Amino acid sequence: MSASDDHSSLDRATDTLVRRLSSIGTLSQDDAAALAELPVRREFVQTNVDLINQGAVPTVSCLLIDGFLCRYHLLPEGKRQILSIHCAGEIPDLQNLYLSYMDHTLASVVPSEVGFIAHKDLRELIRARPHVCELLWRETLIDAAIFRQSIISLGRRTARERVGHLLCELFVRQRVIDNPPRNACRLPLTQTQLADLLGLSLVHVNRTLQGLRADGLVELEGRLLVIHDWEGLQEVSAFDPAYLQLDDPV
Amino acid sequence: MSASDDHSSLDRATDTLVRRLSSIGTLSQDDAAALAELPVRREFVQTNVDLINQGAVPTVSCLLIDGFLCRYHLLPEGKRQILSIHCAGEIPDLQNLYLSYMDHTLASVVPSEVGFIAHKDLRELIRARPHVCELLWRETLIDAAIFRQSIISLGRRTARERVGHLLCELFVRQRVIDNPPRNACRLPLTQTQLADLLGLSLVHVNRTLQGLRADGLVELEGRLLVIHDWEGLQEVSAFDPAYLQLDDPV
DNA sequence: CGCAGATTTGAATGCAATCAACACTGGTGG
DNA sequence: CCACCAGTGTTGATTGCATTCAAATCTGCG
Repeated sequence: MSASDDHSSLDRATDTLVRRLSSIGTLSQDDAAALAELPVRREFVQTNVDLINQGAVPTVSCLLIDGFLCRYHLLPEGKRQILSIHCAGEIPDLQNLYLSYMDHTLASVVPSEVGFIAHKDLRELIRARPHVCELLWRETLIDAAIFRQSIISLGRRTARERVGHLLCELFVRQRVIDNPPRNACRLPLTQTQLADLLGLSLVHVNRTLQGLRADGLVELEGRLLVIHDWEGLQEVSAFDPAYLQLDDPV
Repeated sequence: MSASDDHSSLDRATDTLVRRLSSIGTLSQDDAAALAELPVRREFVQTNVDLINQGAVPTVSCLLIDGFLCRYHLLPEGKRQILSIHCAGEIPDLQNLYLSYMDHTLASVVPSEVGFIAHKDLRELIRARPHVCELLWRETLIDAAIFRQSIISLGRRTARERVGHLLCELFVRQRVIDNPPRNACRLPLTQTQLADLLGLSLVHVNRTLQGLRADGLVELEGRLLVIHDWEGLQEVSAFDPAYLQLDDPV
């Protein structure tokens, strides 16, 4: 199932790719080697840097080596909706591989290391390697499953449930990649960003978080989320990690 | 851009596939012929029939030949969220091709004709035909783009904007497939279903629709949506069809 | 120290949900 | 043929969750 023996020969960018794809399926030595051949342009970015802009015609996909990214859409009146956030090791930007118009912006939320891969190269590899194709496709479908959970949250969950669900999801998603402490994970979003992600107001996010803390479910120290009552937190939003399609959910 | 010359030799199921894929890209004679070889199990279903259930392990994908389908998720407390609706000619159910767990239910919303294709057959075809692979993948990515618009609606648009946006989208999406009258399209959803789709209450959907009618933007006769002021309706929600990726097939 | 961004708190407002009837439709069976 | 019923659409009144407005800390940082 998940990671990873000796990718020591690989650089960090393709190592990220290989590990991620290994976590959602089986990757052969050959395929891994082919992935390592991909030309990747690596780049470090600061906080809140737009990487690919809404309205653009994308020619590259972005893979996240370290840090956190988000996708967001700006509405004419200036309001914004964050569509998803992505943690280190994920490949957030396959969504545009076969689309010719960016309906959203891809941006960093903390200082991050990213890798850009030309669509041309990616498509070539996909044509040549059916199994890599399947894994990458699967990655985009899992992405879509996460979108669906957002729809459910925004449509039919209360503020408390939304926040609880998000915290659960972030915790589980980060455990796949890193190997963090059993009861904590990073939460790099400001309350303003949480508000834009959860379709709530800043003030209400603040009060909802206070509620969860008051009930002894979680603690927030700086950018760290400490979970005191995992069972309880799951119950808040009836969180079920099955939609993440992990072989070994926490 | 779209369809289609003589698919007279094809049956309705594969004809649907060919037309849809032709509308989002270029399909060679060879590829079309290969699609026609796919074993499809056709079926007629009544209203509100669940085709593939939440929690199941999917082994087939469902293609919609005629009618309307929706995907929905049931929450523990009995609330439900409709994730998307699909009109005739679309292939709603590629989302599960490389997933092993259904996080939602696929169901009919009106009497419909559907076709089931085994994942096994589909995957085989995809391996053999890179261009078919690309077009089908693109289809799932467009699906995801529609999900993103739902997130934006539910998160940051008012009830009036949500309803307006949905009406615009349905109108445009139906024009791709059918060739309906310039100013009307089908709207087969009850107000209860609209509520579950838009994350609103039944009562509020009713009043919002009345508002749009009172402003002379639309008219609703039975299951038919007549648009009196297309420009105005677009303005209501700042609708921009670019995310549907229609003008510029790969 | 000063300043910008982030978090917190209080008070007022409002959009949409909820509760409760009533009217209209089509289908079914006595 | 009509009574009945379930599903749909409509309307009014009330409630409440979340927003908005406003301002006060707190924090990191140049």
